[in-house]
Amino acid sequence: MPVVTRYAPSPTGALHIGGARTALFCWAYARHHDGQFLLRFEDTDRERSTLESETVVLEALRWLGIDWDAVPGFEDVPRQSERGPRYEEVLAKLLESGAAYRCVCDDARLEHLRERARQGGQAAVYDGACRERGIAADCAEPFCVRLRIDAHAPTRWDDAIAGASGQDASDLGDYVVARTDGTPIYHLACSVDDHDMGVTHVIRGREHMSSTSRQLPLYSAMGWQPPAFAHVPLLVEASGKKLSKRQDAVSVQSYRERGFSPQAVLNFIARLGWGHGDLELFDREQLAEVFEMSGVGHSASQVHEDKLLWISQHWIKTLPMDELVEQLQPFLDAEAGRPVEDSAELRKLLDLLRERSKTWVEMAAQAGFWLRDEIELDPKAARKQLKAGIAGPLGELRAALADLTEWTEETLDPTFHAVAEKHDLKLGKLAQPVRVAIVGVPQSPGIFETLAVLGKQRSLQRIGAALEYIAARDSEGGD
RNA sequence: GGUCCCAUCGUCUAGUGGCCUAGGAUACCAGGUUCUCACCCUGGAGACACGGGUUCGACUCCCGUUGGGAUCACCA
Repeated sequence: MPVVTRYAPSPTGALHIGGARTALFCWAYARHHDGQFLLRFEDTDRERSTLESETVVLEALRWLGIDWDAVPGFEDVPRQSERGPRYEEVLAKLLESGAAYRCVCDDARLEHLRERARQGGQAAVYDGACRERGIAADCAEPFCVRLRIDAHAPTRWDDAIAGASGQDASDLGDYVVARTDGTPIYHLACSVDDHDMGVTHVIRGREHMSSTSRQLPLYSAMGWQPPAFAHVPLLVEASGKKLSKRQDAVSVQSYRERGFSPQAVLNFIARLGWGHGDLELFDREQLAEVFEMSGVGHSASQVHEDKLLWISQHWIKTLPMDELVEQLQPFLDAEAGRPVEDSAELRKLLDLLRERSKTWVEMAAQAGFWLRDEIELDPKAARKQLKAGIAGPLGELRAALADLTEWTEETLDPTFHAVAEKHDLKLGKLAQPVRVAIVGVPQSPGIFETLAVLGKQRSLQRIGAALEYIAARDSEGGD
């Protein structure tokens, strides 16, 4: 039987990396087995579900490169809100067979029940008061529908990650499957959907563990073969707390905005709670190739971004230039304050910067000296490197550079060395002031490469400006 | 409170009843390389939560303790 997995988010906000990771595992498992990966929106919570959120979730998945298959019979990603009739149908069958029954217990009684159970140190489960009352559909009182969970109901399963799982049926109680208004509760909708969509492997977060105990009897009541279950351990914050608080900071969108490539984010989240020997760096396809459920760990993982930064740098270093430019473009535009045109020169610069950037944001910032015509000197660096003593050699260097007819690393190099030697300076003593002059800060790619890519005119102009800076400072008495 | 789950370097993880005084990665520190930064290279420090068992032998199995977490809705 071909593998079918699904990711079924509630469209109530951004897709955070915990959800993205679950989706990724579902995707990888399906792809590994040449199966199908489906999507569905669990939007039965009408209050919180929004269309906008659906778009955000889909966009995040797309960005990560997690592609999904179409669900037969649906043009779009299925929504639970559109499947009401089907749930009613199942509900009717459940009622008819006696697997479910109508319950007229009101909130007050239920609350009382819970309180008493808690006081007595017992599990707060429904006492089954309406179980044998045979309440009919034409009952005058408002009623909900509960699933009958007998002592022998199947509530245990062999989890693909957690192993033997489940709890006693007696700890569950007859839970509600349909509200007073007739709408289905999650467990019903979810089970029916998974069954109808032909899902063979439900891979979901650990927080759904007890849902499974409840859903299994439902499958049994309908005479359906339940899917295999795999519950993925949670992701927690660096503080060890649940991942929901700073949700915006850990949303896929946030990582995107902070300048991480989808490759890096995917690589990073896959390694959170999953491992394959010593494999650290891999792309989507490689992941699908080696992904096994047995590689998923049993304990929660903390989201520390140290490793993400390293992974991100790796991808920036190795991405094909075309893709690099494509991903970097928005950050470049933002840095420049205008649309930046692609060019051979730009690409030369980016090749120099890609070795020393951990994010697109960082890379764009480092490109700032090239993107702008005017630069600002970092005060501290200027004070340190642009001192009176260097004015002479720097002036001479500028003159020598001005005489160059060819402006390449090969012509720049000997020019520098000649001036440095003449003044008995180490290359660094000359290179650093020049670096600060043309870049503004004391770090950049190699000085010759940087000059070459900046161009003769702008380089000479900036060195000239630096000389003026020194002169101005000198006349003020310097420090 | 009931039920259930988890526990290896700061972090992500590998691992097996003896080959592990525990491997990789990252982060950190120190060197090297270099015109700076980064990359890269070399080295360093750093963990089996605790206590009982079982066993010839446990990080690995069992029990308890502690710590963390999930869930117990007419939310999903």
